[in-house]
Amino acid sequence: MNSSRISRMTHQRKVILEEVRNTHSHLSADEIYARVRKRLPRVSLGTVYRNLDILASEGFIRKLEPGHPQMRFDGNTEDHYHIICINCGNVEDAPTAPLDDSVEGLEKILGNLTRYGIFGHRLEFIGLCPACMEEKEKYFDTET
Amino acid sequence: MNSSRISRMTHQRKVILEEVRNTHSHLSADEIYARVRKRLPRVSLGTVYRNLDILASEGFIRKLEPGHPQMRFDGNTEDHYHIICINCGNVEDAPTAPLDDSVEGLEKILGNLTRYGIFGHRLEFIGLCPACMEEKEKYFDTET
DNA sequence: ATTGTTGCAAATATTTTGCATCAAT
DNA sequence: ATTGATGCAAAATATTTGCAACAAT
Repeated sequence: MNSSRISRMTHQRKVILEEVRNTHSHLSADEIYARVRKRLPRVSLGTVYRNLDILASEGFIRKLEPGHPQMRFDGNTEDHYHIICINCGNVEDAPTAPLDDSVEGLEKILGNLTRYGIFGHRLEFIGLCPACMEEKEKYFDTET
Repeated sequence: MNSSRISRMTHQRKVILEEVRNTHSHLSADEIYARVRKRLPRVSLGTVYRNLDILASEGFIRKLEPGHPQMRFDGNTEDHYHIICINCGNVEDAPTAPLDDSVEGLEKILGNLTRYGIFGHRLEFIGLCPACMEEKEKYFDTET
């Protein structure tokens, strides 16, 4: 593991981190901004976005819908899964059959545990596409 | 099933549908727009967005990253899954342990089948949150 | 001094919407 | 005639970035 923790834990960054951690409701950037501004009225939106990025890249928090904030469309309406490149946002079909057995059981259980009406699931494999793999190897080469 | 197919399969809509179907690469809206414009130079971006919505809501295509085009952040960096409300975009943790056994096997298989470097997966259960369930029941009530 | 960070504002990027016109019943 | 769809442009949303000032080595 490489410990490139170059960033400073500034007051702003700490408050942003606390606000993300102090709720289970998966806030959006503007919601975080609103909460942080209650404590630091002069904080800027740019600072919030920048710090969310930094915190995520250093593993303090996680970005949902990572990568590119852009919708994509799929002509194939059959149930199937995707592999997503975390670097370039590329999406491919995963050459795998749906896990209906194991996961549909989970859907029913969750329908009871939560008060959600659940009617499907989405499974995405996260990785680097062949092109981005090559790209990375230029930098992280030679360590068997 | 309710057959509220009120939309007309206009020429534009058909071309848009064909372009989404004629590729496996999960195009974004602007990519679809570019391709459609080669065949219908006077088509507008608005028409493309409107038709993608309609086609998705009628089941001809699928929207990936459905719902709200907004990133969300999670203070919990442990592996866990989410339930997402398709109506309001709400995200909650799924009260389920990660499926490491079954799915991590898949990750390895996919790493061989494709040339991706795979290092994780994301499983999301799709449904309606309690609030949106109630909302819907107002309309689709009384059919046991 | 150097380097990372901030606030602010401007710029991008993405998606949605109002509206007059057009097309198909 | 009525209703849904279109093109165009403007608006709304969401995110990123340039830059001068600031803070911490």
